Amino acid sequence: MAVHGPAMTDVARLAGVSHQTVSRVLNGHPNVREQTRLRVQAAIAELGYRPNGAARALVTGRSQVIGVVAQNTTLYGPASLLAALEQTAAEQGFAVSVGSVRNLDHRSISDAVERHLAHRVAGIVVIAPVESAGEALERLPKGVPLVTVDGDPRRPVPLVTVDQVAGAREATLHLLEAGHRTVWHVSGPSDWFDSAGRIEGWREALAMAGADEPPLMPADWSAASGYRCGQMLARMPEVTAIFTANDHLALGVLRALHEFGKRVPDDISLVGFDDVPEAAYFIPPLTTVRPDFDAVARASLNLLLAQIETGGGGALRQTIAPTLVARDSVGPPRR
Amino acid sequence: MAVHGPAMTDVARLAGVSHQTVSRVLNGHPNVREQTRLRVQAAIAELGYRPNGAARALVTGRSQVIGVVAQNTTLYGPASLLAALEQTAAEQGFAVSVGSVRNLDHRSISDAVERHLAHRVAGIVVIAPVESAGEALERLPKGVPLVTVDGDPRRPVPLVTVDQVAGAREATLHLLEAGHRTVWHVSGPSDWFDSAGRIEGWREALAMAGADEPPLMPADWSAASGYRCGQMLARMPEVTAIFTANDHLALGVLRALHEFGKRVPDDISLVGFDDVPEAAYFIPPLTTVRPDFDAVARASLNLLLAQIETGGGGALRQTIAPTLVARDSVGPPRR
DNA sequence: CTCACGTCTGTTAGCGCTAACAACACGCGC
DNA sequence: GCGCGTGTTGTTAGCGCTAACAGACGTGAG
Repeated sequence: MAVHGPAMTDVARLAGVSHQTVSRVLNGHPNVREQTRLRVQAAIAELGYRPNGAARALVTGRSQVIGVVAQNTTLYGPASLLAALEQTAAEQGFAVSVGSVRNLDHRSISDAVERHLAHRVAGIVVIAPVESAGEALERLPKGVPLVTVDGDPRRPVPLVTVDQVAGAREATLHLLEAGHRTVWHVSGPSDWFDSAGRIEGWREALAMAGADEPPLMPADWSAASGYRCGQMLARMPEVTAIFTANDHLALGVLRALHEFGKRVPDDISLVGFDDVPEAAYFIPPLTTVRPDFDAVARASLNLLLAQIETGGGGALRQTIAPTLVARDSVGPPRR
Repeated sequence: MAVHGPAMTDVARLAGVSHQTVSRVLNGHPNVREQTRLRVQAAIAELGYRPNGAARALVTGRSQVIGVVAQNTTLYGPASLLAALEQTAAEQGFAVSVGSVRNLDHRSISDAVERHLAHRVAGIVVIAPVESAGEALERLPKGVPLVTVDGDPRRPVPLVTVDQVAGAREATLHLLEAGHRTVWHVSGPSDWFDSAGRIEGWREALAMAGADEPPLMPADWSAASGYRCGQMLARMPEVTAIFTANDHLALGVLRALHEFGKRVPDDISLVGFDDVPEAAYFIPPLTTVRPDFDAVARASLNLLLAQIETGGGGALRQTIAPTLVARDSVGPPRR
C-alpha cells in the first residue's frame, strides 16, 4: 500500500531471503552472514522500509513508546521536564506519549495510566507532584516499569526529584547571609510536594541561623497570587527579605512592591525558584534557584530503562541538587 | 498475564459469546441484541478488560494516536498549543505522541514524521513555523492525514494559523491611535512565519495611518535579545512607541528602558504579543495580543479528524483571530 | 568415513484484533 | 408449503512481526 509502505516480506523478497532474516538483521541478531546483512540493509534502504511498530508491539507485548502523565504542561517546570524527557527518550529510540490530566486525583491518574497501558507502552513516567497522586500509583498493576518525578518521597515507588529542600535552604541562607534577620516565604499550593520541600528547606535554614520564623504566606504558582501576597508584604515594615516558591510568584511580588514604592533590593531582597529564562530580565534581575531539568529527565529515563530491561524494579530514588543563581535582587537590609 | 490483562477471548468466554461479538460491542456495531450487549459489558467490567491498541492498530492500519511534531515545546506558544492539542485529542479518544526536533530543517522534520508513521499514527500535526519545514512536508507520503499549525500560508497543505497579521495590525493601530507618530517593531527570528506575519501587520498599520516606517529591529524570541534591542531604543529620543513580537521581548525591552530611566507608558508605550500569564504582572502590566491557542488546537484537530474519517484531505485553511488585551503599558506620547 | 556440533537460514505458529463471509432463526408474502 | 429478507451470532483469515523450532551446510574429532 502507498501509505503504509513496504512490509518485511517485501524487503525479504527483494533481498532474496526470508522475512525472518530481515527481522534478525533489524534486531541485531548475531548469526547472520555479513554479506546477507548487507544485502538486507540495501533492500531496506532501497524500499525505504520502516518496521511496523504496532506489529512489533503486538508480538513483544510492548512498544517503543514511553508514556508520560503530567498535569499542567503549560507551567515552566513540567514543560521543561517534558521536553527534556522527550529529547532523552528520542536518543534511546523511544517515542513519548503525553497524557495530561486536569486534576491529579486518583481517578484521573489511573485513567491516564491505563490509557497508556492500553497502547502497551514500555514504561510510564508520572510527574506527580501532589499527595493524591501517590495513592493511585500504588494500586497500579505490578510489573509495569514506572518512575515518578517530584512525587511522594515516602512511597515505595522509584522516584527522581529535584532536591527542593536543599534549594530552598540555599536560597534562604543566601538571604540570611546578606544580613537579613529573617526571611518571609511565599509558598506554592500546599498539596504539592515541591511546595512542601521548599517550605521545609526554608524552615531548616531559619532554624540553622536561629532566626524567627514568620508566618507562611500560601499561594499557588501564579504571578497573580504572588501579587496578592506582595501587596500584604509591602505593607509590613519589618519585611526585608522574601523567598518565593517560584519565579512567577516573585514577579507578582516584585510588581506589588514596586507599586508600594518599595525598591528591590534596596528596601527588600527577593529570591525565586526555577530560573525561568526571563528571570534575568525582571526588574531587577532575579536571584533564583535553578533545578536541572535535563538531569532529572536523564535520571528518570535511566531508571525506567533499567526496569524495562531487567523487568524487575527496585524502589530506587535519585535526587538532583539545584544551584543558586545570584543576580541583583538580593542586597543587605536597610538600616 | 498479570501485566497485560485479559484479552478479548477471555471476555468472550465469560460472557458466553464469540470474541467477535465482543468486538462488535466495543465498536458500537448496530446488530447486537441488547441483552447480549449488556452481558458483554458486564464481563468487560468484571475483568477490567482494556482493548489492546497495538493489535487494533495492526489490523486497521492506524492507532488511536496523533503525532505532533514541534520544535521547542518549552516556549510558551508551542507549549500551550501542545497542551491544548492533547486536551482536545483526549476528549476524542486519541492519545498524543510528541516528536520534538532540535532544528526545523528538512531532515529533522522528515525523521520525526517517519518515526510517527512507523507507529501507525492516525494523523500528524506539525507545528512548523519556519520556512525550511515546508519543503519537508510536501515530500511526505500522500494519504497521511496532516495538518500544519503556523506553517507556510503559500503551501498546499491544510493549515491552521493564528492571524498574525491582524494581531500585529491591531497592536500597531492601538499605539497609533494613542497619538504616537509612528511605532517601532522588535521582531522575532526572520525565518519564522509568525515573525513575518507580525512584521507585515505592523507595516500595514503604519501604511494605513500614513506613518513613517522606522527601521526594523530583528531579534529572536528571548528576553535577552529584547534587552539588547531595548538598550538601543532607549538611546533614541524620537522613539515613543514600541511593538515587540512577543511578551518576553517586551520584558527585555522594559528592563532596558527602566535602566535608562525611561518610564512606561509615560515616556514610551509598549505592546507585546502572546499574553503570557505573567504579562499582567510586568511593570507596568503589559498591553498585548492574545492568540486563542485552544481555538487553534480545536480547529487543527477537527481538520485532522475530518481527514482521518473521509480519508481524503483537501488543502483547507483556517485562521484564528487574536484579541488585543489592553493594560497599562500604552499611553499618549509625551509632548 | 561418520557423527556431533556450530553457523546460518527457512518454516511455522501465534500475538489480539477486525473484516468478510457463513450460518441460523424468524417472520413475511405468496 | 416455499423462498426471501432481516437480525443476530459464529467462523475464518490475516494484519506484520518475533520466537521457537527445523533444516542445510561445513568443520573437526574419533
